[in-house]
Amino acid sequence: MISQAIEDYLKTIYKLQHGGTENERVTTSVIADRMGVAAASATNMIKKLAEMHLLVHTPYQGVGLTGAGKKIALETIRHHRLIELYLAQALGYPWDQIDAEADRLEHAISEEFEDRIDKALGYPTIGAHGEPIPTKQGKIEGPDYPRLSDLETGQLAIIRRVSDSNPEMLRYMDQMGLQLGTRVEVRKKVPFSGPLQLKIDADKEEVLGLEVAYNIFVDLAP
Amino acid sequence: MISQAIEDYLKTIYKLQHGGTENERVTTSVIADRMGVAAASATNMIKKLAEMHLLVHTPYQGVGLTGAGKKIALETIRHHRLIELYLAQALGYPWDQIDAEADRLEHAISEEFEDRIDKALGYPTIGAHGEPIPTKQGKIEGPDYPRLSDLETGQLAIIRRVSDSNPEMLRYMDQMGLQLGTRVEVRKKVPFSGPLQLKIDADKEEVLGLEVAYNIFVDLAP
DNA sequence: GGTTTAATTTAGCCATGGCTAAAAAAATGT
DNA sequence: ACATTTTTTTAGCCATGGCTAAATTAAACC
Repeated sequence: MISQAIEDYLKTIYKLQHGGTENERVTTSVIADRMGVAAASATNMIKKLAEMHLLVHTPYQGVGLTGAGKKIALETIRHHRLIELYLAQALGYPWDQIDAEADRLEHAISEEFEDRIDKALGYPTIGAHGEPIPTKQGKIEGPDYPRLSDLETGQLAIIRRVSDSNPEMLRYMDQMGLQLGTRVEVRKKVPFSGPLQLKIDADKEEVLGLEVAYNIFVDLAP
Repeated sequence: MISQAIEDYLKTIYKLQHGGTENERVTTSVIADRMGVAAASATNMIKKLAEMHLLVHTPYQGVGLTGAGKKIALETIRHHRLIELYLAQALGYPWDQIDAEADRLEHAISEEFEDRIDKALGYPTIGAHGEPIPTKQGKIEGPDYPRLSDLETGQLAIIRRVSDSNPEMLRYMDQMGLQLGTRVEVRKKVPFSGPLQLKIDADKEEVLGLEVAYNIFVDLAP
C-alpha cells in the first residue's frame, strides 16, 4: 500500500531531482534533511521504496525515481498544488499558509475531490506560487525562469514564480509588494553578493536581500 | 498526542452513547464492530484511552466518555459535519458520497480551515443529513425527531434528518424523492413490520420498506 | 598513498495500532 | 446450582516508521 509517508518521500525526492540545480545527486542525507528525519530513517525508507520498485538505489551514491515512483510523486504534487490554489482562491487563504495546510490535505483527498476542485478552479495549469501543476496524466511542464538574483542592473522583469518553502519569506514578499505578476526593475546590483536595489511596480524603490531574490523567478521583459 | 485512531474511536463511542436508543451500554464488542476491528484491538485502545483520561472503563461493563473525551469527539464530529456540508454545497457532491470523504478529511484540517468553511457556509447549525453541528465550544443540540417508521396511518410529516451510515440507502432515498424537507404522508401501514405506503410531496405514491423508514427522522406536521 | 573526516548503512530499540489464540469473566440455559 | 455459551481480556505476534549508536564506505586532506 502507498502510505502517507511514502507519498511524502517520493514527492521530496522528485523535487530534489528536478527542482534544484541540475545533475545533483539525490543522496540519503539530502532526503533526510528535507524530510526532517534522521539519516538512518531515510535509509530505511529508501530501501523499502527500492524493494517496491518506486526508485533505484545505488548504495552510497543516491537514488533516482522509476516511472512508477515518478507517477506517484506527480500525483501527490498535483494534489498539493490544486489544494493550495483552491485554498487561496476559494477560501481566501494568504499564500504563506497554504503549503502547510496542503501538506496534510494532499494525502486525504479522493480522485473525486481532485476532479471537483480542478473543475471549480477552471482546470488551472499554474499553482498559487507560480509552479506548474502536473496533469492528471502525469505530465508537467513549465518555463525555466531565471532567478531575480541573476539579473543585471537595468533589467526589467515580471515575477512569475516564487519558492514556497519559507512562509516567513512569503509574508515578507507580500509586505514588499512582491507578488506574481509584479513588475520589477533592477536599479542597482551591489557586487559580491550584496543586496539589490529594486523598483517595484513603477511605484516604490526598495532594497532586497539576495536570499529573497534567489527565491523569486522572473520573466524577462523585452 | 491525539492520533487519527483516537479521534475515530472517540467519535464512534460518542455516537454510540448518544445516537442510539438511550441507556444502552457501550461495550467493547459494539465499539469493535462499529470500528471494523477485532475485539482485542478495541480493548487495547480502550485501555489506552482510559489511561489518557478520555473515557472511564469499567472492565466487562463498558465505557463512558469523560469531559475531555467528549470534547475531542465533538470537535471531530464538528469537523466531519462542516466538511460534509461544504462538500455538498460548495463542491456539488451528492449526499451519499460526503461521509466517506469527510471521514478522511476530518483528521487533516486545521482550525483555520474549519473557521473558513464555517464562514463560507454562513455558520450553519444543521448538517447535510440534518444532524446538528456541534459548536466550536462543544455544545450540541437538536430536536429529537421521531422515526418515519414510528408514524401511524394518516400522519403527515416533513423529513428533517436521515441516517448517513449507508450510502446505498441514501441513493435509494434520492431515487424515491426523499430528501430533507420532503413532505410525506403515511397512507397505510402494514402491520407486523410490513412496509409503509407513502405519499411523497403530494406527488407520487410509493411503498417504502421499514428499514429505510427507520433511518428517516421527521417533523410531525400539525 | 595513507589518514582523517564525512556520509551512509546496519543493528537494535521504541510507539502505534492492528491481528490471532488462549484464558478469564459474565451471561444464559436447564 | 451448575454447565454451556458469549463476551472480554490477556498474551504475544506483526508492520510501519521513527530513533540512537556503532560499523562501514567514500571523500577529502596532507
